[in-house]
Formats: sequence, C-alpha cells, structure tokens
Amino acid sequence: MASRSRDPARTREKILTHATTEFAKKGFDGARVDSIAVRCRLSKNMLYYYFKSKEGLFVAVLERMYEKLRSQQKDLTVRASDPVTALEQLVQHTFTALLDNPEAIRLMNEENRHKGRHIRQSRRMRDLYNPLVDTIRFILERGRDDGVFRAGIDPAFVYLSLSSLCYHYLSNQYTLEVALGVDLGSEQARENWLSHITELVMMFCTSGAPARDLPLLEAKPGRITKRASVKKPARQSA
Amino acid sequence: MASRSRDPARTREKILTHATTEFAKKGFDGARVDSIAVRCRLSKNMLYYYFKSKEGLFVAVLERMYEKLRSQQKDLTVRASDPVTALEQLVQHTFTALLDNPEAIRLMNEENRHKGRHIRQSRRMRDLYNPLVDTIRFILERGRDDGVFRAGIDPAFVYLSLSSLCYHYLSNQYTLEVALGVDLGSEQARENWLSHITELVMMFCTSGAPARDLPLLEAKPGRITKRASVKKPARQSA
DNA sequence: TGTCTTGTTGACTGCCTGGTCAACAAGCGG
DNA sequence: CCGCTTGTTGACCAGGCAGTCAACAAGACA
Repeated sequence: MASRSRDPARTREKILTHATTEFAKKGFDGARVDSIAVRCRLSKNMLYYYFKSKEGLFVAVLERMYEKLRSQQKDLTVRASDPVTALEQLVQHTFTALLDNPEAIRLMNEENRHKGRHIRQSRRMRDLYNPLVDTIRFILERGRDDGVFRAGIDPAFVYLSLSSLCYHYLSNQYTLEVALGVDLGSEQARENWLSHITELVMMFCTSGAPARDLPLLEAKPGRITKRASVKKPARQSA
Repeated sequence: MASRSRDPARTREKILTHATTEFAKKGFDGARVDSIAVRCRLSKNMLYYYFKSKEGLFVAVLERMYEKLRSQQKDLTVRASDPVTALEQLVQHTFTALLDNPEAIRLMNEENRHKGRHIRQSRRMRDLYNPLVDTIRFILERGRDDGVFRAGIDPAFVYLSLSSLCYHYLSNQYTLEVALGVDLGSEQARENWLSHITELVMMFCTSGAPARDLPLLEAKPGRITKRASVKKPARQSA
C-alpha cells in the first residue's frame, strides 16, 4: 500500500494510461485534466509535475501510442517468411494492431486535425516508420526475384494502400455503418473485410508477375487468412 | 445594407457556413460559439435563436455537409457511361469531392469519435447513401453482362474499398507524411495516388472476368485517368 | 537525528464559455 | 399609426477548467 505510493515510474505510467483513454475518448479539447487526475486517483498537480502542461501530456501520450502501435506491427519478424506470406501477415498485423488499439486511431485523427504539429517535431516518428517501408521494399524485392510479384512497385504505395484499407474501416465504422446500413463491428464482418483487403493488396502485387500468368484468383481461397475465408459476406443484420 | 439585415435565410446560411469552418478546424469541443458569432458579425444569441444549442448547430452543420458531399459524387450521372468508365469516374468524383471539402473529413472524424450518435438519428443519411450503393451495383451488373467485370462482387465492398483509399490519404495526410517522409499534398502526388487507387479498384473488379483472360495490366495505361498516368511516381521530394 | 531532495497534496484563482434575459427594431396587417 | 410577430442585440451569470502556490511527507544520505 504505502510502498505503491512513492513509485514515480508507476505513477507516470498510470497517468499516461488514463490520459490516453481520456484524450482518445474526448479529444484534446474535450479532455479534462481534472478528470484524468480523478481516474488516476491522484491530485491534479501530479500531471503538471510530470508533464508540465496539458499539451505536454498529450505529446507524451502520442509518442507512447506510436511506439506501442509500431511494436505490434511486427514487421521485422515478418521478413523471415516467404514474400507472399510475409505480405499477408503484414496486412493482418496492421489490421489487428489497429483493432486492438482503438485509442491510437482517435489520437492520430486528432493529430491530423492539428495538421500534425506535435508529431512533426518529434524525430522519433520517422525513425519508427522507416523500417516498415524498408520491410515492404525488402519483401517486394524478394517476391520479384521469386517471380511471384511484379517489378517496379513502390513500397510507399503498398503501405499507403494497406494502411488505408485497414484504418478507414475501423476509424469511420459508425458513419459507414449508417451509410451502408450494415454492421461492420461483428467478428464475422471484420474477418470478411480483412480477407478482402488482403486479397486486394496481394492482387496488386502479384498481378502480371513475370513467372506465371495464371489467373491469380485460383491462389486465393484458403491462403488469404488462416481462418475459413468467407468470400461474399452474407449481408449482415442492419 | 439595411436590406441585408432582416434576411433570415441569409443569416441562417451565414451561420452554417462559419460554423462549418469552426467545427471542422477546432472540433466540437474546441469550437467556440462566441467565435462563430464574431465571424458572422452577429450577436451570439442569433445562433441560439436559430439552432437552440451548440449541439443543434453542430447537427445542422453535419447534415448540410453530407448533402453537399453526396451531391458532388454525382453517382447518378455516372450511370450513363460504360461500366469501366463509370467506375473510374466514381472513384475520381469521390476523391475530388473529399479533396474539395476538407471540412467534411474533419466533421466525419468528429462524428465517428462520438460513435455516430448524431448521424444515426437522422434518417436522411441512409436515404442519401442508398442510391450510391445502388449505382455501384448497377455498374457492376452491367459490367458483368458486358464481360469486363467478374461476377459475384459485393457492391458494399467496392464502396468501402474506394472510400478507404480516397479518404485515408486525405484524412491522415499529415501523419502519413511524417511517417513516410514524403509530400502527399502536391498536385503531382495526388494525381499519382488517384491513378493508383483507380487501378486498384479496377483491377479488383476486372480480375478474372469471364470473357477474356488476358493479363489485365495491358489494359491499364492510358485508360485509368484522363490525364497522363504516371505509373511509378518519382519518389517525391521529402 | 537532522536536513535535503523528490514526490504528493488541498486550496485557490482568474479567465473562459455555453446559455439566458429583457429589451429593442423592423416590417406588416389592420 | 398601432400593435403583433419576427429578427436582433448588449449585458449578464454560474459553472467549469487550466494552471499555480505553499505546504507537507517519505526516503536518502550524512
């Protein structure tokens, strides 16, 4: 009890955790410093003691979030697999990482509303994302050598594509649901979507690969995701 | 001068315009009613007179925004073209509509942070988006009949895909730029991206179409967009 | 034990902000 | 020209909120 008190590292972390929740749920302006303090069961002064200002706290939350998110994309470990599997895994990991960190999406949106002014200053970001593009380039090159991917694909475009397809579905779930009149939140719907976007990305990279001209759709079923790949989602309950 | 005063319709519209700007820039919580009033050169009471509350104003802004956005997607007029052109145009119109209405993106993000609670109530939304999915279904069916599109494509998936690819690039421009170390805002970069995502969507719909098995990449150049299609974007200036 | 540093708190403040009130002006129908 | 409806305003308020201050406790080190 008393020992838990006076543990600066733990206190700092506790603040970051609850601040993440609050900022993600309410946005920077909507978030209340007092409210975070209450959640932490700490006096508000602690937040200022550790982070100087509301904005300082926000930046700390952002950086911690990016680090966590990137660590879950596991792009380095993915390199071990053969190119096709590696790319599939990368899509899957990206989707899962975002699915498991909904706060990350909200925080990134917030940051984009601010035109990225917090992020731009932190050199950390570029260092964090460079290896990801490198991994994609690595995968693409090996795939081309193996004759399964076509040549001349820009890794940045691949990243942008898979990122868009993973992110938007989760980020804009609610407006999309209303617009389309379907449920996108069910596990089934998500599996279908993941399966679809994996197919899309793979199709883009494999289409017109030099070695074989066989219509690539034969290669799809079963290998897209580990799970049974339901191709055409029975229109979900509204 | 005096005649411009006492024009309720004009006043209402003026409020909506400036409120849109403010809400998009600052978010719901960050937006200041006083600030909107000042921009309108009206007393704050007018906003309450016409819209009852800050939230009422926000909802009005949202609905107006959706209407404007949808009207620019021009999906009905697109039906006249042949399936391939129609789909290409749909992607282009969607991208351009979002590009021309950056506030729309910010407002939708805001609405998603609120889990769509404002939008869900307005029946208008579904009515607004249903015809879009219908148009896609219409295009896909005609394309299948013509033998240029494969059968069994879910129009909702097509919409989700093109929507993701258009939206994310613009919505998350700033964090993506930092992550990738490239400029996404230049006209050149945007053209390249539009060209890329059009290719992606077309590839998905045409791949394995029954009539011809020819590797579809031969069909790509030139027809993707009206403009010179730069396939491999010279890596942009950082 | 005394003192210095580090972690922690209650109480406070001054400004900001959504929302209200009462009054006022501009037409308009009579 | 009177009075009613509709559009418009200045002044005001109560609560909320970021940030500060002075003081206090818990170890560390001597």
